[in-house]
Amino acid sequence: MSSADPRPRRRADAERSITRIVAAARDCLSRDPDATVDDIAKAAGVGRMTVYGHFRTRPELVEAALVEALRAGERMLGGVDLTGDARQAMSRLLASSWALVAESAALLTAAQRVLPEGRLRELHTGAADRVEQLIRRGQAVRAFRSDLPVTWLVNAVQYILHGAAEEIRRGRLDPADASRVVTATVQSMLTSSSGA
Amino acid sequence: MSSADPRPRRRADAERSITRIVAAARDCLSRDPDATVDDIAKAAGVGRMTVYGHFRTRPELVEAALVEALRAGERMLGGVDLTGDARQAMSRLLASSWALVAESAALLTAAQRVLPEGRLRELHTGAADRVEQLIRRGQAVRAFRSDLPVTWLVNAVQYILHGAAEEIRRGRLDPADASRVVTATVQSMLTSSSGA
DNA sequence: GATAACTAGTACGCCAGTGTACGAGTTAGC
DNA sequence: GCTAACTCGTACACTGGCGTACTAGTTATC
Repeated sequence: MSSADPRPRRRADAERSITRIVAAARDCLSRDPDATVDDIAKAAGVGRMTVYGHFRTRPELVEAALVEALRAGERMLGGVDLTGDARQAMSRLLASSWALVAESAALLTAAQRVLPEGRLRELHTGAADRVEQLIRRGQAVRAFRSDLPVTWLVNAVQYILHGAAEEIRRGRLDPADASRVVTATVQSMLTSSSGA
Repeated sequence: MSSADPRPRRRADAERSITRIVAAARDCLSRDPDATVDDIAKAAGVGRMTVYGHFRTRPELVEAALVEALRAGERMLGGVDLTGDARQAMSRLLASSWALVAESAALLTAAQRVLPEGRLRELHTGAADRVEQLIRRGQAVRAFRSDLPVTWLVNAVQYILHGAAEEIRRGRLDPADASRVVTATVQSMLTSSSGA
């Protein structure tokens, strides 16, 4: 279920245009979650029919774009050092995650709309697991609170990240300040305000 | 711009069906943000045409539903005591707000999709202002952090509330626990985790 | 009880976006 | 350089929801 393509043999040019289409999809959907298949085709410099030649339906294309974005994210997040002080590790993780989320917030929205319930989460487990593990580790050392469900904390972090992206989009948050704001918010969220 | 109806004279039965339609709209949209005009009409026990007799377009109907929901919210929130200890006041405010948000989360989403950018915010200022004022007061007394923009804090609270509603909808958060979780999360968010 | 307001059904035009069909041109790969 | 794969345009069917038109029946309200 990794990179085993359903169609074993494909011509090089096909491969190339698929790449371009997926890239375009990522790009368009990251700006407008309702981007049309036609929009994406145009952005890829390709006919709409070509798109349908490789992706049966729009949802399928959205999923491909998402998977690609997640893969890129994994690559980036994989390099983050999660050892050592839990809070500092969280800061590092957030610093890296933030850019990714900010960039792909709309894409996430798109996926949420067309993918079957739960599918997104399924694809997204990698990132979520990373956060969850770190939180658990932090809890064990009393660096993070334990009075709230871990699931909630993990998702709350997501909501904050997503929210910050939204705020920027609406011009209510200074992009230059965002990373700091997000980190500060999350850190305190993970700390009980009235004792551990 | 308050309750000055554009049409001065209306028959009693018309008034009644408008009420029923708006109520139905609130109800339907609170469950499915994509609810159709027809769905709403059916739920109101009324023909689709009757709906169009009172609301020119779907967005107009959505707005009416939203306004009604907000009015109900105002009524409830107006009774909350915001004096005294800022943190306790915030807890009280959250306890009341929570139920409202949980109930109308989907309606908010619907509004966000069809209303022109910013319109929602415009209608929603009442609630936002209340939170903002309270936060400012809390900051003045060093009860709340001052290292982050107030605007952000206010909106972050919204995102958390909205997120919690989503989590419940997906069965990932126990509704009975939600109020406590939300309150705890927000309270710590409003407190700097490394000194005021 | 006359009148205007309201309800409501059916039928329609419209629109945008999806996905299909066909067919002609182009290009990679052996 | 032959063949199969690929590209891509035009055209079209389909869908679902919106909003309009017309018409007939009902019901407040004076």
